[in-house]
Amino acid sequence: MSFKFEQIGAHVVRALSDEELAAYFALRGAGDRLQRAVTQQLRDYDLTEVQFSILAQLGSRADGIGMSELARGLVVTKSGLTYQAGQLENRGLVARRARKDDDRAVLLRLTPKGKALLARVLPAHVKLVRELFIDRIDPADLAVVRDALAQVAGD
Amino acid sequence: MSFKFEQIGAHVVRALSDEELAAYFALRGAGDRLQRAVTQQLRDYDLTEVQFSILAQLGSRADGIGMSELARGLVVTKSGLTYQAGQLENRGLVARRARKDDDRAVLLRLTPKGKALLARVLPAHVKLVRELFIDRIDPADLAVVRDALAQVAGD
DNA sequence: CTGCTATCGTTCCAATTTGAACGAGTTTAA
DNA sequence: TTAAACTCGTTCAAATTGGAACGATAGCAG
Repeated sequence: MSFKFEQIGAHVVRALSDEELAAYFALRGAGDRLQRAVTQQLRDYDLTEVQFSILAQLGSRADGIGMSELARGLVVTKSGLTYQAGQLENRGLVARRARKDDDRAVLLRLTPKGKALLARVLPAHVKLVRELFIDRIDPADLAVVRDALAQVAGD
Repeated sequence: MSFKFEQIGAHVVRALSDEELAAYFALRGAGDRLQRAVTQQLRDYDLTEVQFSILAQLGSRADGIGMSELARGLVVTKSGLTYQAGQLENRGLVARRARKDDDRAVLLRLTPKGKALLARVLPAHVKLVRELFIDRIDPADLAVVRDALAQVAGD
């Protein structure tokens, strides 16, 4: 267990202990690992991760989602979303529709074709998440992991 | 607690329970959160996350690292690394050197200037990781989280 | 109503990323 | 030794991304 100190300017920063460092690396590692696997799997469906995330979000909101709200939810800029929404629209997977109460806003929603594709992809995705994530964690520990990570994810 | 089943082709995939889903979202959320914060902080040093990762890796290996090995470790393609190594080289932060035993290989390593920059960035990075990750987890749970995520990250 | 400010989604451009193809050097096995 | 297969890092073109600027609309305060 190391407790190195690093003097920089007026600040003293306690270095991460071995366990803390290991936890940090594990988090990054787990994220990378999962992302790599998901990315590769999605290739079978000609989808990028961003595109899949868009479809998945839309899948749980039949009434559609505005571009800005969607961009905030996913980790993408608005312009990036505009681009990807265009890609998906060209493939007939999503559609833009105007909004009654706000003339600036655009609601993005799944087309039937988009729904169909999502219905095919989702099971494979769930299976992968199980194999790589859920099944590797002792069920007794899952709640602890969930709560801990939720703390990190939360505000 | 939901236990939906989805029939797709010949496969039956058990849907994720609420807790499993929450754990999955928490993992993604935590990763995104951390990445966003780190990216923003690194902007103060004119570094992208990839560039910082390169410097950090090189920091722990004074003898240098080959491009392919480095690309594998980080989650980047070889061509992406070639580009970023070029950027860092232009700024005098890293240097390429030939390798004795293999004429194809190139060893990337930190210059003194690169070491100096890393020494300035690292404490701030550690501080951020503490605030956003370590300090948000009950110390008693840290080992559980570490082990669980290590299982996910591992082969 | 009338500015003033905030938000919407898009466009444009520059930076980055990827994947395929490549020349060069290395390793393997006959 | 030699041919085939593999690995090295780079180059190139195409796809994607982020950020600033923009026109248009909403919301708010006076």
